[in-house]
Amino acid sequence: MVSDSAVLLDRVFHALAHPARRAMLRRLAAGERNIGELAAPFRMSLPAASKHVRVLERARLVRRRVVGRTHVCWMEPRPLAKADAWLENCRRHWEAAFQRLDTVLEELKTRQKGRECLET
Amino acid sequence: MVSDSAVLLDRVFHALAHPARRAMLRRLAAGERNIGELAAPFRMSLPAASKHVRVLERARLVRRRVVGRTHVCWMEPRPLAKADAWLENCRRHWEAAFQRLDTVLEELKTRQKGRECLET
DNA sequence: GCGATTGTCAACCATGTGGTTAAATATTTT
DNA sequence: AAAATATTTAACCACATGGTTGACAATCGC
Repeated sequence: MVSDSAVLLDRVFHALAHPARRAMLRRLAAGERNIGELAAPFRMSLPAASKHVRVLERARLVRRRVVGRTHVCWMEPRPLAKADAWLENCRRHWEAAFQRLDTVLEELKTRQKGRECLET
Repeated sequence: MVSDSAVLLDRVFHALAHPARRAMLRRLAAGERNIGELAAPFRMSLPAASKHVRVLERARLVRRRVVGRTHVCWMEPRPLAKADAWLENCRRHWEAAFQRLDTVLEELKTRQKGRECLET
């Protein structure tokens, strides 16, 4: 399926579209944390934090292993690379279009110059 | 306000979290389009497309000018760079943590080697 | 001026999101 | 065995999203 990768991108961008989840991910980038530790910096109940972690898991940005009664989470960077690739691709296309536009404008200017020469 | 930039990031990532909006943005990366042209590739009413464009505008990814009865849209790349920067930063932190972990593992291995030497 | 074209606005609907509290589950500590 | 800890589940709430249709407004071509 082509759209399979698109669904993952949907989930990755959606996961990143909330400040709490971005903060969680940044902390996980530094090392493993359990749910309670991830929840601590926010004025937010444990169930709320748990939901955010599940959103990150659906985007495959985070995984967990259960160690006794604690759930230890860690970051998985590969989906970030996919998002990154999409952004970069979009920007590259824009820059190419901009370059083409610039060329056209430059050409118009030189044509204008030629006409001025004829007029003088 | 610190959170001002965070709100923009929220909006940018949210704008990118829908396949129709990503497709619209990619088309706009190639050049200007009006609302009807943006809606055309999808089985989607004009009002629906209009809403998507507004989401892109709130994220400052797209702007428009009204030319007669058509609304001409173009892409504004700067917020993409902000999203890009966030991703890159997150990945860099992860790589640094990974590097540290790798160093620790390497050190453990050499210590193990030393102990083996003592044992023989 | 009239009809066709381009787009918005308003109202509505189903579903999703982000949060809460209260109860249940599993594990560790005492 | 009982109490404390870490987390999930369930039920609920307010509000946002993504879509529709129908009516309205502006502009272009004849």
